[in-house]
Amino acid sequence: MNVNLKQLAEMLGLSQTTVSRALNGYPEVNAETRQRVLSAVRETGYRPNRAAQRLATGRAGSIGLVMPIAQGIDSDVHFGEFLAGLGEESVRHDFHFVINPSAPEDEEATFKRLAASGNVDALFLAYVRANDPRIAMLKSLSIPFVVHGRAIEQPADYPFLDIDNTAAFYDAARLLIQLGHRRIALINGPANLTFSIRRKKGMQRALEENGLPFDESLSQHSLMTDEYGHRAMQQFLERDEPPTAVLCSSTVIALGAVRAINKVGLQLGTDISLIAHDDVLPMLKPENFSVPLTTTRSSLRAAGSRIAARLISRIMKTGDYPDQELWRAELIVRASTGPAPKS
Amino acid sequence: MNVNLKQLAEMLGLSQTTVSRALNGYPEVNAETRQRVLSAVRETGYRPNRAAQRLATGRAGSIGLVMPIAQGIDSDVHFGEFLAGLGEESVRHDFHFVINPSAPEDEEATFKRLAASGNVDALFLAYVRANDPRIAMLKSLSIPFVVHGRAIEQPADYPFLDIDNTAAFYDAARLLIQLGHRRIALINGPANLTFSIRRKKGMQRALEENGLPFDESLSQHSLMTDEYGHRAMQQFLERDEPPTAVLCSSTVIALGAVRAINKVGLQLGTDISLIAHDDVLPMLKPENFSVPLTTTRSSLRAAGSRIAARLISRIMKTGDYPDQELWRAELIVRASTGPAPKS
DNA sequence: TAGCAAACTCAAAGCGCTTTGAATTTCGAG
DNA sequence: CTCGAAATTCAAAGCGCTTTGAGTTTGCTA
Repeated sequence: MNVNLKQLAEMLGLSQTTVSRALNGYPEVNAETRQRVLSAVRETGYRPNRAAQRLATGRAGSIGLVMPIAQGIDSDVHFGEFLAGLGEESVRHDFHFVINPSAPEDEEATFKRLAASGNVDALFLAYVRANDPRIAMLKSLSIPFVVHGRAIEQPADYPFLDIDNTAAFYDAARLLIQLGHRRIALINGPANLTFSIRRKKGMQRALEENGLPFDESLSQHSLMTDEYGHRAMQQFLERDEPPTAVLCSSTVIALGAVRAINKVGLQLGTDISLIAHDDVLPMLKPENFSVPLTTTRSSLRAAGSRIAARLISRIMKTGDYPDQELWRAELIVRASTGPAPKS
Repeated sequence: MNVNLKQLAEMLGLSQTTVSRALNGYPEVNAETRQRVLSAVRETGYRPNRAAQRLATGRAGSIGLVMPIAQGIDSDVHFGEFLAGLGEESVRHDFHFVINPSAPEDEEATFKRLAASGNVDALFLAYVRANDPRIAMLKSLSIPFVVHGRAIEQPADYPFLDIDNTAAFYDAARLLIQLGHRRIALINGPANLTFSIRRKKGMQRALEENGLPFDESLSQHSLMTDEYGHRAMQQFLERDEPPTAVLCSSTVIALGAVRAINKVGLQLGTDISLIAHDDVLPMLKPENFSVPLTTTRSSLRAAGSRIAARLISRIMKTGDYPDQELWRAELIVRASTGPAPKS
């Protein structure tokens, strides 16, 4: 039998007001009284009824999530990992989710409906596209939100958390160039997503700075799956002058790429170098590859957790996090990169 | 500005009671009145405040989900797909989730805490293990739940949704036997999960019935990843007498297995046959493999959706679904199976 | 020792819905 | 017509919490 506020207050010989205030950290409550309340809570196992809190405060205590279900989106692996982070943090604050699986064409409507329903007090957007209309829409919605990623060619005047994709792939490409590679291929994520665009730009910049051309035919966009990675790499390897190095936008893509490399009998790290972006998926660790992969690393789960923290802090008006964060990915060198082979 | 019940009732010149009843389908309300209410709802865009509903009814309107985060669990791909189904159905009834990422050793505690918190009114359990103590625990918790899968060697006296894994792999193995295969390998999921155990049993039964031995050394358990699939298949192919056919517990495993097969230059469907279980993952379709895969098919997303429907119906005490369901997987023959090669 | 601000505590009014128990209408039978 | 049952509708009491506005104490100052 769970106690409620009223009973707790009676037990303590206090009013509900005081107990409530003691629990919610209001200053106008005697330190000693607060201690009494706190220990009573511990004894009785009192847990405030969330529905009542929500009703009283007008806060829904939940975050709206639009889960992409399109085939073209790498919803599965990466989304799951991100969600774990989000969930981890949310549960700590007793926040709920409203998960809306939605096809891309319905997403805007889904967001609107969610916001209008009053059943969530924050929204979250991911898989940002080049000039994403959803961001403007979210801004107009007068409900807190955080974007995972950020748009291109739009003022970044909204809350976001992104990794510096440009820098990550700039660093990766530069390493390869320093190792003597001249023909570097890119197996990227979907062409319309901003992280793909930025990664390509980072690579281009590194090439330019070193007076090297960027060969469009050595750049492919694909879904973030093993299969597409394999296919893309295969095509690259069939060329007259195959690349001596390749950048992959995900370890999942790298999985397929490595497979294609092995198939033609090339030795990874010797005959051909590979750097992949590592989202730190527990199921696919770069160090577990038969030749451990050099990667640009940034944990997707950490990002999820951080976004939840920011969203919740915004809702509860507690603490303050920066409104915009750009995380730097670490470049971690393992065995899949080596000097360009003498040609 | 959203209207609330009170305002709506005033507009209609009715009491809140009547409007509420009209909306919730109570019989004692005049058909004509109900129509008036309904059209007023449409005009005003009235949406009941869920927090108030929850408080008044005592129902939390949300489902507790323990999300496995262990490395050993195929949380990612399969869980994501399942979740999409769950979300799809839940959102239709305006139900929330409480997602608790949790390591296996903490799962029981997590469930207990969830149930005790009163913030969820149903729980959901997946990744059932052989003699799973969590089921008994759930039964003791006096909160509705549905198990995805079912235990072994325990009375199945609890609500579950499972697929007939035994039958699926029995069917698959029998097909291979009919095609003349004698050495059939199995690349299964984790050894402690019930679906793995049943699939193995199904295969064993098919062999027995045809007077064939089951070769333990041709059976492997692994994580449901490409990598492990590849490794397992590779080992099988290195044997003196490699198998002429293989069953895979997931298309993800099959991905790796096919890779290993290609690597040694064998032709799938001719030199060696393969049947995989297909959870209908949008990112990995058996028909997209270079040699389309014969599969036992059962949609994970459909299962998620169904479980949500059952859970919600139980909570709302509407409609009635069977308490226990055993879905039959379909055996779909494609090009990856063929007659056993003459030896 | 009075007087007042500061420090605490409290009663009561919602938050928006469901639901109980009673009141009012409507209607067919007598 | 009249009356009781059936059909509708209603007022009001919660659900458990937060928060406003108003006490009550306490601690100093003068």
